[in-house]
Amino acid sequence: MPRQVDHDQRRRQIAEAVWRLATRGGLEDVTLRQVATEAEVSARLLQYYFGTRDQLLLGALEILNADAEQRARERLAMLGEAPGMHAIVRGVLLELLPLDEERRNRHLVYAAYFVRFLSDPALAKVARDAPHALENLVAGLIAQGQELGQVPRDIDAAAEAAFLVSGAEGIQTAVLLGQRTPEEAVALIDHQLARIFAATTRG
Amino acid sequence: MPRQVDHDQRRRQIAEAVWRLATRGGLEDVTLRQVATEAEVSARLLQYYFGTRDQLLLGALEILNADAEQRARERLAMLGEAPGMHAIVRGVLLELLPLDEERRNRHLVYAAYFVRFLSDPALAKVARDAPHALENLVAGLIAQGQELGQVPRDIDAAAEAAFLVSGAEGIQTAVLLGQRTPEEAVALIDHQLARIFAATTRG
DNA sequence: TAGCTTGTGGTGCGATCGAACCATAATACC
DNA sequence: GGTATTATGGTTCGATCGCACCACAAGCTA
Repeated sequence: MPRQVDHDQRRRQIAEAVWRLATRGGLEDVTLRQVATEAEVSARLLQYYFGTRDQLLLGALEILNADAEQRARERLAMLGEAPGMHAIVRGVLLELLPLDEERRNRHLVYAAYFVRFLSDPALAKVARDAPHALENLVAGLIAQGQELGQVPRDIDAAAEAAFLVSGAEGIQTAVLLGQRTPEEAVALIDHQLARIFAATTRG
Repeated sequence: MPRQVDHDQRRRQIAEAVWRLATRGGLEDVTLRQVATEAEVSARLLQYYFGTRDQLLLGALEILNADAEQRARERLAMLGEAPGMHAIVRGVLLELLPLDEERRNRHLVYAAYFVRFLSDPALAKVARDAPHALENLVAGLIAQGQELGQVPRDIDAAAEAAFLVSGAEGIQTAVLLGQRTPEEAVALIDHQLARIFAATTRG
């Protein structure tokens, strides 16, 4: 038989169909038949590559997460070598915003899964780790900024990092709902960063 | 026939069943049969009181919103007469946090509806107004605080209000996912408020 | 008392759901 | 060149879906 096919690519093709459907109508629109049609494969193939529906939802989420991580890494790498703390933190936070179609859709998929994260342990595990890691990363960068004199000493790095990450996530929601433009979102982030990365140390 | 029944109460009884199911398993678990069972009424009654499934989802959301608004008003009134700007802003922001079972469930219901807000105009209309009103309220309170000398003049009231509200919403998500305790959430809010409502004006 | 209106239960229909089953073409391995 | 394995399509089954329809009891109106 055709061993020619790339298993991962097939799974990705199907996962993307899941994302599109979830983005449009929530998980209740992610039926095996609809996914098969959207992915332009037979319903049988879904079972072959993913098994049951729950496994399909889980698998599609895992692929989404892997994508997000890699893209974030790429974007950070694009900042060039030896970027300032300010620029790195900014890059991390902007990554959370739905600034392009790709990130927008990604966050919509997360939104569609959200309630499941609370009841399905398998899904929860996949989605639980990222935010804390981000927060610690930002906190560490701010602390480094303090040692470099780019950030006032009286700033609470951990508390500010937590609020920055949470703020970015909240803004993300507002942008998705059309309550705020992407430009406004970036401006809000920059306003807070300007406060924290005050060039003139005063503390 | 039995006019004795209170229409609104019946609708509420059914709406609460919708909330519980949506909270547990998302909108895909909100089927007419399941809602009927959960509300302990016949499936036929759902149709009588709400009509189609879409109308049921819309109606249940409207009731939830009305509840949220009233409870928020009550809680703000409990602050006593002539509370300080700081206390009012704090009350508004804390209202966004899932600090008790009621608010937690409410936000979970919103989460379950989220993706629908983007595609269903009727739902979107119901959920679109609140955040902006909140933001303007907070911005106004901060501006008042500036005139009273409770807030430094160099604070950008609008930008800070927007970030506070978004931050509270983001923190809410983290609390729901168990990534942060309610106590930590309140502490984060208070940390930002302490910065903005700095007793000693320095700007 | 007759009849209309409102609230309630039950039931049925066509569509669709997730999942299993059966068939088979293509190829790698020996 | 056989043969086991991998990839794919098609089909079917029992359950459940949303929703419409029918029946009827309980009150109000006349």
